[in-house]
Amino acid sequence: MATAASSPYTLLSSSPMIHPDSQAMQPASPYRGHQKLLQSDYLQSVQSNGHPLGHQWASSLSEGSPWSASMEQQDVKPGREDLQLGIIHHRSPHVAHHSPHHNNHGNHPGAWGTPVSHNSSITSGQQINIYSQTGFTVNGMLDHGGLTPPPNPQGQGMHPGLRDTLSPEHSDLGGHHCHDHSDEETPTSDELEHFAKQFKQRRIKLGFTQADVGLALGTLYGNVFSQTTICRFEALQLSFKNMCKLKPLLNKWLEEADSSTGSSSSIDKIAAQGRKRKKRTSIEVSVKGVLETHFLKCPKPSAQEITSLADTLQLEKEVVRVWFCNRRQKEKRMTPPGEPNHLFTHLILCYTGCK
DNA sequence: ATGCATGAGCG
DNA sequence: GCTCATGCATA
Repeated sequence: MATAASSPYTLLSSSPMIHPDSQAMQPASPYRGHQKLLQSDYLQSVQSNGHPLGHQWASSLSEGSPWSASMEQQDVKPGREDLQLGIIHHRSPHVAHHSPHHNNHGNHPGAWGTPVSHNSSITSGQQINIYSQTGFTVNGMLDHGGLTPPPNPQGQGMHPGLRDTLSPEHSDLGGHHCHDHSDEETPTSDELEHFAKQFKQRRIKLGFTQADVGLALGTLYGNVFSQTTICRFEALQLSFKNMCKLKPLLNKWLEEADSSTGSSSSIDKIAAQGRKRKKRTSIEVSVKGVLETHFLKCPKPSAQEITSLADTLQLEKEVVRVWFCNRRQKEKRMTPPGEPNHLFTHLILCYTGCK
């Protein structure tokens, strides 16, 4: 009985027991325009979402954020990032001649098409691989006490198969890209896509699970990631910026895993944190439908609207609020859930009359 | 694989 | 209260 009284959740916000390093690091770089936004990308991104649900309310909406078509809305937040990110975009992003797109929601200015053009001062003065010294890293990744990852069949050099290089500004568009794993430059969406694909492939080949990778990253770089994050990376379900941030780390991991196949050391597991978490609310399909409908009309309802909506749907206001937040966030992901369909269906109904 | 949730940082 | 990164819990 002496348990949670008023606040069942968030009892202890204990700090993660990971390294003193921060757990979040972001390149304080306002990545803006995309190097290449070709229609192919665009078409590929836009699609009717692939919700397994019979309902297709969601499909009408462009869940697929055309990240290839500029999805810049992120601003620089020099605050949480203190880690090392090799992402230095020293080249000016240029948005292709393609029109920045007509995004669906004409109402919010901060949507995908807002080229934020502030110069970023590269604040990260640290290097990415401070620990990447072999010998140190090795023990950080292999944790297969029972199964021995099969030696990789092919000793391929896994560079991101940057095959696009269409960026006019790129200097490496001759055919040879000299950067193998030095992901210091902002990768193009194509590169990311390719990398993610390769990464997954190799990861599986090496016998690691997404969770393994997440833990290994923690040991290697001090930043633990969950299976979820790795999964989303592979599925391109993270924001472009986030993808850029993780890519170097995963690339490092790949290299390490690749070179040290066989040797296995145990890695410590991260202890579960004691934070109480609210039980996941399961929203009924029908209710979701209503929410979707509202979302289409107004992605950013006011507090009052949320309240009334919550009231109508008999949901906690907070649940509704979070739902909208997550919905918006989903919109911004690189690849919408359900695979990029090349269906260039509807143009979405944008309705700017939402308050 | 993904839905709902948490929390930092920001305005 | 929002965005954004991230993850627990679950389908």
